[in-house]
Amino acid sequence: MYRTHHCNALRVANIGEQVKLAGWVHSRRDHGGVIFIDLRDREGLTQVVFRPEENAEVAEAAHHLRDEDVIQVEGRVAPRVPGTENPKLATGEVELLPARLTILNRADVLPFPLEAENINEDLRLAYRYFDLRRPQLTRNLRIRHRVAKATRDYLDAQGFLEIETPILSKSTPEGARDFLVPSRLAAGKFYALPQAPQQYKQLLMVGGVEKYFQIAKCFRDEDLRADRQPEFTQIDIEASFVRPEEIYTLTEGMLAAIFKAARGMDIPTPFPRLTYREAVGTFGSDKPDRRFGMQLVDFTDDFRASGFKVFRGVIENGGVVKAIKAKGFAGITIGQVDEMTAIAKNFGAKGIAFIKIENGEWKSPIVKFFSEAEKSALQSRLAIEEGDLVFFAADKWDIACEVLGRLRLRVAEIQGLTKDCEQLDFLWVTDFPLLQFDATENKWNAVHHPFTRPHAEDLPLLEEKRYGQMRAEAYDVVLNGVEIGGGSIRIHEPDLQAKMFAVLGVSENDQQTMFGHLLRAFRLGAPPHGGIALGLDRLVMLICGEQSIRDVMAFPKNNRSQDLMSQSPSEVDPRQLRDLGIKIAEEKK
RNA sequence: GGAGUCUUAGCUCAAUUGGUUAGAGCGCCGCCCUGUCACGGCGGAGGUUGCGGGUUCGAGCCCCGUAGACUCCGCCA
Repeated sequence: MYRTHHCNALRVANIGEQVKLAGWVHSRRDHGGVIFIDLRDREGLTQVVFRPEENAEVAEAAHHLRDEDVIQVEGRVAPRVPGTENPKLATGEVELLPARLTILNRADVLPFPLEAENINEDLRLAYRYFDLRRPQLTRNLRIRHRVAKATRDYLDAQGFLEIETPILSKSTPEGARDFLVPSRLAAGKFYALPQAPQQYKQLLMVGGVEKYFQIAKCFRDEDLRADRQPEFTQIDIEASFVRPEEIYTLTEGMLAAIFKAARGMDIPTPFPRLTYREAVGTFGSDKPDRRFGMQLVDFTDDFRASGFKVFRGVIENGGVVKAIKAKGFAGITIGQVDEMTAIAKNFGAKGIAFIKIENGEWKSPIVKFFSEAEKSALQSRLAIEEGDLVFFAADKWDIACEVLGRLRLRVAEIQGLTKDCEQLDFLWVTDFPLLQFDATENKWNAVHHPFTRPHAEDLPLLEEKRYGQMRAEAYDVVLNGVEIGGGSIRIHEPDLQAKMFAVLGVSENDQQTMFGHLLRAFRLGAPPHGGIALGLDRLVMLICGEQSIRDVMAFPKNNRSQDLMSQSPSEVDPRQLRDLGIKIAEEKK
C-alpha cells in the first residue's frame, strides 16, 4: 500500500499515528539542517519535515529532492512547533516526521512553473499532462465531473434513458463542415463524424424510446474561438409527446440540479422569457446579457418627420432609429470613438452618431438638426444626465439592433460593468425565425436546423412563400450573454418535412439520398417530439468562471485544431492511404 | 478568407529618440544556512531578440516578407 491517507487528511486528531503519504514535491525549503517539503496530491498539501537529528540518512536523501519529484514518506504525525502552525493549510497544525523516504520517480527541470499565471498557452498545451496538475485545472475537471454526474442523476430520475449513438455516421449538406472518415471496405466512400446526434435522436423517438439523453461528443470542422473546439460535448436530450413548456421545465430543473451539485447554489426558476424580437430589439442580441442596463430605445416615431434628413430618410425607407445611453461615457477617447465606428461599420452600419453631454451641453455635429420635441423625447426616455453619452443607429431594424448591441457589449467591457459580477442571469429566448435568406448563396437557410417545426399559426406563410416571417418552435437558453443551449420541437410529418427540404433547396432526389431514412421513418408512425442540447463545455466554463472552454477540457486543441501535445493531426503511412484508396493531391503553388 | 495584438534566457517580463558588453524576478547549477511555508545569503551558467531580407555608420527597436500564438469578423443547421 502506497499510502494510508491523502495529503489533505491529517489533523490534530491524527497526532502520534504512523502514516504513509505519497505525492509530488510541491515545494521545498532547505535550511541546510532541517528541510521542509510540502507534499501534494490532488486533495491538498501536507508539510513533511526532515530533521537530521531524528534520521540523518533520510534527511540527507531529502536534500536532493526537487520540485515535482514523486515520493512516498512513512512516519509519525506530530504537532507543529508552537507558533509555526500555518492557518492557510487545512493540515497546517500538524506535520509528518518521516522515518522512511522512497523516491518513486524523479522530475526533470520543469518546462514552466506550476504556480505561475500567464504562461503561454501553446506551451501549456504541449505539456498538458503537466499543466493538469495545476489546482485550478484539477478543480475544473472535478466540477465538470460533478456537472456530468448531476445531469445523469437528474435525467435518470426523470425517466430518461442514456443511449449512445454512432460516431461513424453520414455526411449531410446542411450545417457545419463535416469531419470525414474514409472507408476501407467501401473504398472512395466516407463516413462523417456527427455534428450532433440530431437525426439519431429523432429516430430513437420513432423507435418508441420516448425519453432519451446522451452526453455526446460532437464534431464540427469550422474555425475556432475561445468558446469553440472541433470536438466538444453536448448534453443532448429528446422526448416524445412534449410541448416547449415541458422542455423548459425539464431544462430548468436540470440546470438547478447542476448548479446545486457544482456550486452549492440555488438558482431561481422558472427563467424569464423573451421572444427573439424582444431580445434583439431591447438588447441588440439573441443572447442578451441583462446583467447591466443600457437597453436599446426606439425613437423611430419621434424622428419620422425630423429635420435631420439622415434619420428621416432611413425611416422613410422602412428603417428604424434606435439609441443607447452609455452612462458616464462622455469622456470617451478619440481611440475609442474610432473603435466604436469600426464596430458599427463591421456590422453593416454606415457610421455611428453620438452625443456627449458635457458641462450641461449636448455636444454633437447632429444635434443642431434636432427639434425641441425630439430633444425632449431623447432627454426623458433616456434619462440623460451630465457625463452621459448617447449612441444612435439609424438603419434597417436588424442592423441597427446588432450595431447597438455590439456597442453596448463593448462599452460594458470598457466600463467593467460585469467584472466580479456574481449574478447568474438565465433566460429563454423563444420564437426564433424559422428561415433566413442568404444573399451570397441566394437561398433560404434554416436558422436552427431543417427539422425544426414552424409555429402552427405561421404555417399558412409557408404556402404564401413568406418564409422570412415564419417563426419556429425553437428556443435558446442563455446565461450571462452566452448561449448555453438550444432546441426545438421537430417536424414529425413526412410531407411537412419534405416541404421544408424543398424550401431549403434540397432537391427531391437529394432528399431521398440524404434523408430518405428519416422521411421513411416518419411514415411509420412518428410521434410528435422535441428536445434540446446544452453545450457542456460552455456551461462548465461559466460555472468555473473561466474565459475559455480549453480550460475545462482535459486535452483541448489549439486555434488551428492541432493537439500540440501529441502533434496531431499528422501524416500517415502511405500503406494506410493505399488501403483507403486515397492519394494526396499535389500542393498548389 | 479578413482584421487586430503579440513573439527578447527554461518561465514571466524590461531595455529612453535607432547608440557601449541586451537586463530583472522566478527556475536551474554550486556553496552556506536547524522552524520554514513566496525561507534566507553568496557565487555561477544560461541569449542567432521567431525566421528571412532591407534601410542605416549602427537595428531587439524602423520598413518589407514569412512562420507561429491568441482575440474578433466571416463561418459555426
